[in-house]
Amino acid sequence: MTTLMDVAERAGVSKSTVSNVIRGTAMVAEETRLRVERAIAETGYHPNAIARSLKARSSSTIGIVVPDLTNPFYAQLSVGVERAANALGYGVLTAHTECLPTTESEAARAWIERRVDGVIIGGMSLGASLPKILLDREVPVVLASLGESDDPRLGVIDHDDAGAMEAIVEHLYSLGHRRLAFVSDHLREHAGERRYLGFKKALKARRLVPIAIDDGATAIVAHNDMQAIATIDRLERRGLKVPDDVSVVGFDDVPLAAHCRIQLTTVRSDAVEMSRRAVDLVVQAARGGRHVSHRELLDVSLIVRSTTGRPPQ
Amino acid sequence: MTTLMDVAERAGVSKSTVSNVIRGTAMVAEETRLRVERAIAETGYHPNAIARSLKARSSSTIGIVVPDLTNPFYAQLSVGVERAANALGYGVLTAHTECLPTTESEAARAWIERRVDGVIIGGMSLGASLPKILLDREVPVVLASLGESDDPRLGVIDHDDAGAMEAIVEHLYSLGHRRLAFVSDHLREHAGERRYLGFKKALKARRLVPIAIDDGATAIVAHNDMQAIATIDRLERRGLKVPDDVSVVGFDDVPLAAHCRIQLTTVRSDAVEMSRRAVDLVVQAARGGRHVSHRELLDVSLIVRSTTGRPPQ
DNA sequence: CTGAAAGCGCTTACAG
DNA sequence: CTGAAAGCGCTTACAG
Repeated sequence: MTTLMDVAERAGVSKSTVSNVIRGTAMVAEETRLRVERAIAETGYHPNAIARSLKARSSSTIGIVVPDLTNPFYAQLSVGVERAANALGYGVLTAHTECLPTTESEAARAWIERRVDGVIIGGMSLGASLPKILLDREVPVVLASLGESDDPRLGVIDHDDAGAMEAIVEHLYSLGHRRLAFVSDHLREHAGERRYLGFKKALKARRLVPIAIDDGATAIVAHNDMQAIATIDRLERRGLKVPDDVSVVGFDDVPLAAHCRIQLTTVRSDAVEMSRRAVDLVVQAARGGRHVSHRELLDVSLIVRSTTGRPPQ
Repeated sequence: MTTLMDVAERAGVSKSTVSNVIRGTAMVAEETRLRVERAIAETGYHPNAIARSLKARSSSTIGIVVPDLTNPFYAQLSVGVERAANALGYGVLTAHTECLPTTESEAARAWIERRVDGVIIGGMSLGASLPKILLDREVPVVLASLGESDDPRLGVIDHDDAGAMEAIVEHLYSLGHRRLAFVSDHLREHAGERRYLGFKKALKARRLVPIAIDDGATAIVAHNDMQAIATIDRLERRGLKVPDDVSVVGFDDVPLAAHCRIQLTTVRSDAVEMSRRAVDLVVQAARGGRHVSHRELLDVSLIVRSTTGRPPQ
């Protein structure tokens, strides 16, 4: 690998001067600059980001934790984060934790050693220690799509889950459903809990309570689209028909939800916008040397398709 | 951030000694070791991986390029790579290129600057310069799931595409199909090309040639499951029935393929095994300071479900 | 406008 | 068994 020094020797100048032309920050004589640029081109020199990071005490990388990349919502979140981060000159280190506490702490340790500048959490176990570990070391953290938190140092960017649940329940209620169940994702108890709370609240406003899924529910609200799609599979393999026997609602509006064989009624969330905002927040905080401490709710809208209908007589 | 020096001062020893106990590689007196360990615990010290990397001239990270994370096959590949890499102490830097040449070169530049120890390519544009750029800088590269290459320095780990296509065509042929078409993914021309070649060869052995998809094909072979599922959508929106009017075959056996509303006939590939092998190869090569130069084919098997049947009369 | 020097936080012979 | 010193490849005041 060629180094700054190699370029300097070739151009017959000092390391400082080469550094100055590369970063374009100090005054360099036109003629010197040209000589250095030629030397760079001839040697195919690329600055060593590691050395730069050491000096800068900043790795220019952020971490992201996603519970399950196989869920298109997280896939989109992940792609969005990577794009937004790259655009700002940051790399992203991913951890697929499946909300396993040990994997979470492993990731935290690796990230601390690698001195990530910030972390975006797309999902974690209930009561995870991950955020605190990071925050205590002055690493800014934002929770994407997983609700609020008691720690004021945390940034939060989320969907309006309560509003979404109200819209879903209203839709179902007006179709005549009175026996509603909720399927939650064992993986992500954190946010699952939140949507369930919104669901219960919306039911309560109508003097209803959630019932168990096998207890004659005529409508099932799932924590997300992939859960909803899996629920349809489970139901129909048992001989029930969706929506004739049971209505099913998802959350996220993943691309597949619009497929003609699925036609899932769901709530549209914007993973790309969410990731853009999350990266923005975390990078701003990192640059400012502070925590994020900012809370933001993204709008969300109900998309009615063909997995919801009137309850059977 | 506390440094080695802080720990050394606290323990009343030199930096060298602290380094020695941390790496456990040199002889250290029991009593000294205890003192140092206590100091580490008290300060919550974590070694700075950046400084270590600079010294070691190795970043302990690998890059992976995935065209489209929304495709569960790539999602699984990506998860697999990350897990396998983490287990070996490597971090992974992801690039979602969508097979865009400019994004590919951007990723190459970023990776070179960050001095990745190796790169795994899950998809790239046809004739991409990415591999050569990396190889020329002594970065080992393995192509996962995208066929061979003319560059002998490249590692290759792939499915037996030709064998798979032969099995698919045989299945369709024996059902009575004679008018077969292939849908290719514009994103991944590289591997798309390869499977298409295998498809053509299998047809040729039966004295058939591929026909255009809208030219009365009774069976459509897709480059992958997501393509197949999208094809079913397109067909059925036009009023055609799968498999009654047209049979459809995928490739990968993503989880969704088994869904009761999809029941896709497909070929099972093992993304996890593939990623494990790819990481292994690239890490071995990196440690040995050489290129991968190894080619390997993974077995694959046909899974017949309900999107294939006899052609209409 | 240019260069010598110090320093980022480690590791690694080497001397003692 | 322990520590002083050099060095990984940069950046950044600072002197000239």
